[in-house]
Amino acid sequence: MPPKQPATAAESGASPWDEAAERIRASGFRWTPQRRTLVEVLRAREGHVTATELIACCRERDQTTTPSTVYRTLDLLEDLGLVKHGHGHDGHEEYHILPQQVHGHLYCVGCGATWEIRPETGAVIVEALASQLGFTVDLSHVTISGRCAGCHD
Amino acid sequence: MPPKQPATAAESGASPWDEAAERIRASGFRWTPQRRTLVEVLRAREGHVTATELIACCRERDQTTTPSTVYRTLDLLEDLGLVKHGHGHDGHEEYHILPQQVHGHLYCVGCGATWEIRPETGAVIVEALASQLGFTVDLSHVTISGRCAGCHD
DNA sequence: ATCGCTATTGCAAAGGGTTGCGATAGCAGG
DNA sequence: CCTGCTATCGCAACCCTTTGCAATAGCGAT
Repeated sequence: MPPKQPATAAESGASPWDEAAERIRASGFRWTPQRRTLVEVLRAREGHVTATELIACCRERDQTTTPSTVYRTLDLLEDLGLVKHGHGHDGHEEYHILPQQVHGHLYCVGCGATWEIRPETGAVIVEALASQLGFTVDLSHVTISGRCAGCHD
Repeated sequence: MPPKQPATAAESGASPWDEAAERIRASGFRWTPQRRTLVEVLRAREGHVTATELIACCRERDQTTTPSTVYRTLDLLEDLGLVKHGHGHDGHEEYHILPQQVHGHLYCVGCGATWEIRPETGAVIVEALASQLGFTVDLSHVTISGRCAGCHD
């Protein structure tokens, strides 16, 4: 009996990246080797990556990779919703890969660790700004600094 | 009858900047013309400033101002608590002048405006991270992005 | 007033990120 | 398969910020 349906996209091997080429072309853009390289790199990773890391990974696959092209392709992928950019604690670019659940980040100035803000916790923050100011927060863009439980002076 | 006591530091003309030179020297650092220039610029402003603006203002008073010196002096002033740095929505450096009450910032991606997060609102956020994760937030370092009440699609 | 110690400066270079522009190359159509 | 339109590329230049280093100059002591 062959498997009817894969339980999840991950198990089936199918991923949003498979559609990337199609979606790009469907939007009137072109499917180029440079974009292919970046998509392959992104497909192999998850979570967060800095732009610098991505450029390095692309260069492993293609020595001729240029930063400007990577940044421009990332902008395009962001328009398609495949990545989302934000700023780390030091202000550098950071990309969320396949942002299924929006989440923010915490950075501990004591130990340098980072955590994702859990949905429940994020909700409280979003809620507070929404009800008090009518402001709709995009938590994912930001890294909040502070000290974690283990680093209090 | 001479005035007994000024009602506030602001009315008396006294300001934390008056002590800047003293405090710098008391800490074993030197009071240089370059530092004097930056302190004068900061004394004349309030709220937030970008590093680039500060450099421009310093150069108005002293054509020979160098960026690296301004950045280094800002670091020093931050150690003394006279300014506090953070990152704007685009990741660029921003300085809070005389941070008496710690506050974060909101940036609207719709209209580009920024607001300070009021203490009550900030408290909710700080509280949420503290009670749920034991994380002590430094709100002042961050600019949170989103859409304000007037910019909802 | 001079001396010496060393904090500070200015420069130059480097890294991250963005942008304008001429040359290249997708891709739709013939 | 060839052609042409134009999206995309790679380059060079620029802005912001940081850092190493040699030269300068505070400032406390003589």
